[in-house]
Amino acid sequence: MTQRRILVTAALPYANGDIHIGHLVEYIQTDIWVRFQKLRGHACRFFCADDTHGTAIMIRARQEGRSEETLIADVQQKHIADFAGFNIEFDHYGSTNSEQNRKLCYEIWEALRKADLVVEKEVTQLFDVQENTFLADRFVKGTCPKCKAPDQYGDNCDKCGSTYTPADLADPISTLSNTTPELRTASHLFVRIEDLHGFLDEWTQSGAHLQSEVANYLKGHFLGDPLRDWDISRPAPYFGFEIPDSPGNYWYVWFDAPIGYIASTLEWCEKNGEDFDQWWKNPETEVHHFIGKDITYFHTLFWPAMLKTAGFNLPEKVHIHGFLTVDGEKMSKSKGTFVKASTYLNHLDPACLRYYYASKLGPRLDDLDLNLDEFIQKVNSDLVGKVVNLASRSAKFVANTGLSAAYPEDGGLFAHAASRSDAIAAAYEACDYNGAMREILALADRANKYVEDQKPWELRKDESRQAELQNICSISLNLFRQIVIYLSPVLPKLSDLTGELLNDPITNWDQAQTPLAGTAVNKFQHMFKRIEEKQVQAMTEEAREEVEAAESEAAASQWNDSGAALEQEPMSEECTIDDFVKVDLRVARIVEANSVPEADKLLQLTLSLGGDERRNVFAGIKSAYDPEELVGRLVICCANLKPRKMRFGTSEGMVLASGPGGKDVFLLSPDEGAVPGQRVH
RNA sequence: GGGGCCGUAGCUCAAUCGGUUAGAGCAGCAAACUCAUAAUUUGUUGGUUACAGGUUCGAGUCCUGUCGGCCCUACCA
Repeated sequence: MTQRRILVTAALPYANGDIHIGHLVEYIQTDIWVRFQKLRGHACRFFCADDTHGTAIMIRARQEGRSEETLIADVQQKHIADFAGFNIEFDHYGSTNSEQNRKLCYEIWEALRKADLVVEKEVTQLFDVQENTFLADRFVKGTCPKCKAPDQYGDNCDKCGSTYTPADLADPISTLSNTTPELRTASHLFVRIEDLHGFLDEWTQSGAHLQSEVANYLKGHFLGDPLRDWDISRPAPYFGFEIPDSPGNYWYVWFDAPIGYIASTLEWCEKNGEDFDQWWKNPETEVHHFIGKDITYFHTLFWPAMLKTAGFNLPEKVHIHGFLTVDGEKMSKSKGTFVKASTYLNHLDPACLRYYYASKLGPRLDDLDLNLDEFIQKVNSDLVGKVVNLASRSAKFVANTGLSAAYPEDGGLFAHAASRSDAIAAAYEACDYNGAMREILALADRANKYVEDQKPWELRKDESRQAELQNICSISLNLFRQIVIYLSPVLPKLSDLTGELLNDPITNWDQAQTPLAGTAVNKFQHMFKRIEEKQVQAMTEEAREEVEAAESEAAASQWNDSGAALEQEPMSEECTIDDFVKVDLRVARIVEANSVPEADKLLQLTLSLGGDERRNVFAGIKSAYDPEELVGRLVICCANLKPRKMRFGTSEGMVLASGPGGKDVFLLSPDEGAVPGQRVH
């Protein structure tokens, strides 16, 4: 087999949050593929980096009162630790905020300029004056201009479905600062990607660069029409790289992020004395990207266009996978299925998740479901029950004698498993890990049946048949080793332990072709721990608690409340303490609540102030509360208000509430422990 | 609103170009065995291929529609 030079990347995780089990689908998938290629003897290198630029990082750094650089350095350390914990082995893990990346961005940028693909256009956007930043649509909320529904996002209305721009909103509010943004115009730089339309038609539709469903998606959705110019710059302030020939403008994060793949390679080359051009400017080198389906667009249109223009290698293949669901649903914070990598590692062996994902992953972009019951059952049954069982049921019988001097007659079992090598390798190569796992587990089934038929436990009792026993165990252990070799891209730790047990490290795929004979066998010790249901429960429990803790922390830090309410209803004149004590506020219990049919806004409430003291009160809260939900609750009322005759009866007080009206009426409640009749001081 | 992908056994998935009686694994049920981490082995139940039409000698597969799920997008595409 000729040695291939293969450069592999996984998507760059954003430096704004922790790695969770959803991210890990991709990194595990990629790591398995890389380990497989290395095991096959190819020159394969795996590069990744943190994606560090953009508005979100800038805002978060501000909120946390530190520099972007400190923030992203912290997050990068966490990411690296999480990946290491899952045995995900990068050849280099960089950052998009590096000098190498800046340099490469400029190189590609110059190429785009040279090809005359860059144009300048005016873009008008809302601007948050307090936060000093332009606002993407999703950072603006306001009242729908058509149906007047409040609290709608900047691009469309949930209620009536109409679309508009954020500037059309009746009263736009920045979700960052809760202030009213203003309209500002800035000039942006665009890449005229339509010039490369012909190239993209060909690249996406021909060959095996993309999965067929992806090629269809692009053809139907983008390539049928002229491609729109790509807005590639953001005006200051923006955390990123300033565009050298356009001061005050920064490259949009999606420009410099994929270039991070190249920059990470360059950093590695500089560290290891490798020739960069061999990796990115040599058509013999295969570049493989692994990404999730959400970022298809960037990687299959703009990215090849950028690479093509700048003269870098085009991707040999973009491997696109689906999303993770847990127990059939999106990861849920409240159900504890939003599990961070570090939380998982507190309770479970990374190998379990690696194996489970492998057994589920196919070459297509279907979503992958982590069914927690199946996870426990499948990992235990396959890995402990079938695979490791082969070693644990035979190793101790040959611990003293070692393996038979010559590999014994096994009825063709080893040869059969050896002959499956190509099929299993083809499945790995095609990212059909699910198929590979099935194929491998079928070998384990055969091997277990062999042991069962040979009944070593009977031979053990017969002094005269010890040689036979040694042969059977030699066969069983060799079949086990063969299976572990095939599994080693998925289970590197098991692979290492097997190498130790049999005194022969697993380093190459083709070791599965030759059985070991006449070698010593070490004392068997557990290679894999069975998953206990309670470990999984403890993990989801911890995930739930983390989310709660994070939420209360977030709530506490979000005290940058808007001044809108105060503006709406300005402060009254000063009053004295004597004025204040004139108003007798009391805790009261609503003992009865009725709708007043003739009134649009009123509910009739009967309040108890304790004992026999009752008040009949009409409250203008009909639009916000149902009578049934009010009965029994405590409220605050003004108890010495002069009774007022109304059309429906006499109102003998007033319940206290805030809010502008309509749905937004909020009754005041005392804290736990207050009892009706108590005065509010 | 526009578009994409998907729907096969309780669960997770196969099924070549449209080709015979739709297959596996796990779970379930029954049994055997006891070396092994309550592991293993044998047997077995289970499907109107979401639904309704159509094309065809023949449809899980192709076409149309309906329902359901997931996702992308709506001038940052």
